[in-house]
Amino acid sequence: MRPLFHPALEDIRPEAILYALSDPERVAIFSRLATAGCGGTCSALADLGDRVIPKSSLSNHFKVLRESGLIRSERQGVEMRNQTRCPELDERFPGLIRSILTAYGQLPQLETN
Amino acid sequence: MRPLFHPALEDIRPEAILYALSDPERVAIFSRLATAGCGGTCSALADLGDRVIPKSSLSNHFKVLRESGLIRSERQGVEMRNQTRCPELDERFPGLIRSILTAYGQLPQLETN
DNA sequence: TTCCATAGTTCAGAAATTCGGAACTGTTGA
DNA sequence: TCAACAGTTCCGAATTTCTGAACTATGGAA
Repeated sequence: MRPLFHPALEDIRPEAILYALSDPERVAIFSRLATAGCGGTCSALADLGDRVIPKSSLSNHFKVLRESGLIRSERQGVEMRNQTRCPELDERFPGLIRSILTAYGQLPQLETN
Repeated sequence: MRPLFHPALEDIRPEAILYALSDPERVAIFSRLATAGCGGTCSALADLGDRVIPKSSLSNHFKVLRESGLIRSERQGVEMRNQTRCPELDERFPGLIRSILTAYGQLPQLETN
């Protein structure tokens, strides 16, 4: 298993952030991570209600989120703990993450999440 | 030539916006459109300095921007006039476009919206 | 009208990317 | 040592992107 790559704050690219958050499944995962109250493990975030994401796809979603700089992943025992990098990100791109999540929040089908 | 499709304001999806703006070439085009003083035609926006975008690619970029709801395109004689939908967009997704352009470091003098 | 130039779109095939089942790795506990 | 579990990697199929070439649309000139 390769070591997980996390970009340094200054290497985080806006296009990677936007690309990562242009997928509603990744946004759902990320926003659940951002709003706490969730374990942060992959499997805890796999169930979107309407469908269960295959675990290879889920693993890839986390990789995209991680390598874009949106989250940090850290192995803890048998599972992986994920957390957002929101505080850092907001320093580098003020208001960006919030306005994106707000934009998605205005959609009816996401309001129940 | 098919009629150009423009989504109604309420049909604009955040994932389409983020996807469209996850490509630096499209961002460059869009931000130059958002900046006053540019003709707004496709060919006027083709030259990015470091490379000239092939016109079929350019046409596709405009299609992505248009169908995501970021711009309006209107035929005027032999050429196409493009303009951003920033004022509408800011009403639907407050602060989103501005924070994205700021993140890219290309914050233009946005048309006062 | 007919011809030409210009602006942009559409087509089509190659290249690149995404998706997801199956196999694999790493960890814990028995 | 073995089994169970969490997640990753592999790889082939499906989808998407890219761009040169062909095409459409408009306006101007003769």
